[in-house]
Amino acid sequence: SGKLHMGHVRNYTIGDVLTRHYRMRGRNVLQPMGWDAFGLPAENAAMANKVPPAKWTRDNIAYMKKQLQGLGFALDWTRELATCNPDYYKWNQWLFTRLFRKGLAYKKTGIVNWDPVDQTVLANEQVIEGRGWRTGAPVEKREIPMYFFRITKYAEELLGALDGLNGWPEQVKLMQKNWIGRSEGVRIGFEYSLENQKKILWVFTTRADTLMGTTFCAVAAEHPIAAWAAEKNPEVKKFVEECKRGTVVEAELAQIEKKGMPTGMFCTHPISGEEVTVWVGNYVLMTYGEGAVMGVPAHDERDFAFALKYGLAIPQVIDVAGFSANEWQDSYTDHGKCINSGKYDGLDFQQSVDAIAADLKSKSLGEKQVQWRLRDWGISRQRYWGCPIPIVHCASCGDVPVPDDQLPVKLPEDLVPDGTGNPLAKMPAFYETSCPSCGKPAKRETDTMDTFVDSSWYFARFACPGQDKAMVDERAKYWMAVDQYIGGIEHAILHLLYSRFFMRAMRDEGLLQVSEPFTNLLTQGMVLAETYYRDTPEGRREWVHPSEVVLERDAKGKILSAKKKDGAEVVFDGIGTMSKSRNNGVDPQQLIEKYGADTARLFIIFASPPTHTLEWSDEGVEGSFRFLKRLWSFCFKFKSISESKSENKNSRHEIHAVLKQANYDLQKHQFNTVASACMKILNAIERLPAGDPAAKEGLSILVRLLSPITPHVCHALWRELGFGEDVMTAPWPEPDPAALVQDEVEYVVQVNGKTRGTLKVPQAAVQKTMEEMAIQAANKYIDGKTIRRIVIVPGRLINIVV
RNA sequence: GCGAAGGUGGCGGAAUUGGUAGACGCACCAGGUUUAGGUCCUGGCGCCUAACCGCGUGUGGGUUCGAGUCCCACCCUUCGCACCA
Repeated sequence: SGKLHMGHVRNYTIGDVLTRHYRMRGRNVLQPMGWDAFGLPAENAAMANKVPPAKWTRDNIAYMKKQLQGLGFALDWTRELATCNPDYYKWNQWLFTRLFRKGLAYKKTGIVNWDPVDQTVLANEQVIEGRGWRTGAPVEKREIPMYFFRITKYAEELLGALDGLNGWPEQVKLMQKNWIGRSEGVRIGFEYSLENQKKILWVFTTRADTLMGTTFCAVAAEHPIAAWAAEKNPEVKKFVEECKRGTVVEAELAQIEKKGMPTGMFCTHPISGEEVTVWVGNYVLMTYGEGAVMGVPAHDERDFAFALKYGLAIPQVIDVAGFSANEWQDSYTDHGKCINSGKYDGLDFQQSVDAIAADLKSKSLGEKQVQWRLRDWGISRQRYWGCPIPIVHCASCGDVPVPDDQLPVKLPEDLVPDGTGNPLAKMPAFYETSCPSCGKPAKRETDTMDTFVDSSWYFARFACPGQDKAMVDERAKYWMAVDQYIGGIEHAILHLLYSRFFMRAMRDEGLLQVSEPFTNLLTQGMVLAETYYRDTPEGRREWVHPSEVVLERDAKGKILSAKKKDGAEVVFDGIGTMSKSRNNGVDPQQLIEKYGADTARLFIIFASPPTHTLEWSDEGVEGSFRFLKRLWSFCFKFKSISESKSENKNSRHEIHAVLKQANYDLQKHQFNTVASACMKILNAIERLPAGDPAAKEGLSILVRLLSPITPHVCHALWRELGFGEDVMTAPWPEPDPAALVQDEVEYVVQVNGKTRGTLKVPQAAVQKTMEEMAIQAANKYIDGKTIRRIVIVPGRLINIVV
């Protein structure tokens, strides 16, 4: 993207802390780095600056590599890769041809956003309020041929294997489970006749028990019945076209007003034989199930709203104590016993579904079915800066995959896209070719692959640097799976699911032995910043950088007004991810230049636990800087003080107790409290009397504990203090059990759960002694009342209940 | 709209299993060092209060000797929703 942003610094610092910590514990840790370099940002920058994406990208890589090296990450640069290099993307293409031959990659039509002015396909991000971002023209939907990966073939496995991913956060597994979306239901057929031919309208439902409450069916705008009705009725045609014009984004689709129109078609209820009207509805998704639904207003939320709007009947078929359908404010969607359902009356959910499915089956009008929410992965992009899809279209042979000896299909690197059409499709030198199969003139595919393909297997490639004969080799066996993956929570579904699919596809090609790419997953929280904009007199929206904004707040800290430094009013648009488009990114470079890499690393680790969302503010950075300065000068002062012989057990206790907690926190990946622990140890050492030998031991612990976070300072101090040459080869510090033992334990004394003081109790004290001591200590608060009970929590507290 | 997570002082956050709420740091206040500012050092710092008491972890209710932590209802914020990656 150009420069490192705070999210990068956070991500790689977390990874580096883990890496250095495990290396000190003796593990062989591979920490690689590479560049996910294809994609839209490079094309946009290229258009803005009139520079080919290739040059822009490689310049950025050079700059960002310097930044990473400056931050001191312990990376193995001999394994560096970039997805835009032919020696990498060749293997995307090679695998694609394998999957294509197996039918795991295939062609069908897909729906895209079409900008009619620029004559180009737009990404969802480039559609703003239904209009093209550059032209402002209303965006249309278009159906075009595309290639898909058959990820649905692995749906069952991808779902089932989640249970075994013990190193993944529950949150992510749950999101993936819901995304894959297995649901058990019944496929139901409603017969209708079209031009004297008997046809069946198929719907899928998880609520077959409510079948007898069906008052209508609704089909998607893309459904054949909608097309038929549009041809007959200009009103329907208008409506269908309106539906097709709308958004392809599901989040928006789910929030638009539910509208529908009767198609004039009627079908037959498969059980009652009654006539059911068929509507076309803008809320029915062609991509899920059969592209048609049965409408049961009383027991489905959307159907209820739909029936109210169009005055359809709302017959109740599930028993609800004390209610009847015509009094309802809302649908009743819980399970219950069937009523008003003829022979199914009195059956519960499972019984009625079983009975209805059996009856439908005997009529060949339905059966039980498992339905998935997961759809196949469309990978075709009508864009330039990506991996070319290795297919040749031949008039006689059809779609022919490019043979291995002609791979890679190289992307020309000197193009500057202009935002119209697909650049490769305007380049005869690229697309004119001959058929690999019959040799006749043929046309090369000009679409490129979704960049998620590039990022679905790169980690395996890191294991095999220099390998130009294969996608991966034997070395992947040693390193794969990735023991610890670190990524933003925004990747919880797509990237992680695609990678899981790719590992299985590669496994089934005999390339890998593992099925899961990532054994342990740490989902890093997003780095957020405030966003501000103002609409200019010319009607453009200008995003104002937070550093340019002056705020006025009320006593409670609420924003009263926001102004640009030049006085112009700006609008506060909430807190969101740092992004170029909203101009709220914070460049870490200034931080690094002012304070140094170690302070930047310490600060970002100390600011919050890795998994937390982090609202950016550099207010506390001085504290991290101050701590490193204090540590540094203390160490140099310390060198000149001679050690006394007096051993003091108590002075060691605090340091070792803090170390014990820090090691536990490291295990939990709670690195912010590890940084706190380092500060606590320095505070403890500073309190020691001059010459106490615990100080030297404490410093040895502190420098090692801190070294994964601030390696440069710790490396220097380790040598300066004479502990050794290289702190990274030192053993990881462990607490001394002897130092952890204490003669007295401090107890909290409570009366009725309210804290009334503390009490030092000898380690060996018996229960009765403790009770007596506590009663005496809290005598004032007991105030002569009867003691009903005394609760003692060993090592913690004594609660006197009166 | 649906799915997932979060909400603790002025701020970032801490509090293995239900057991002293606010560790550590920022900001702020007072004092010291300094020609001054900065740096540095010492002390204070949830709210109310002279002090004790009391109140306090988004809101309302519940379980418990004891709730930030468990249960129910609600509010707000963030992430994802298949072409940003």
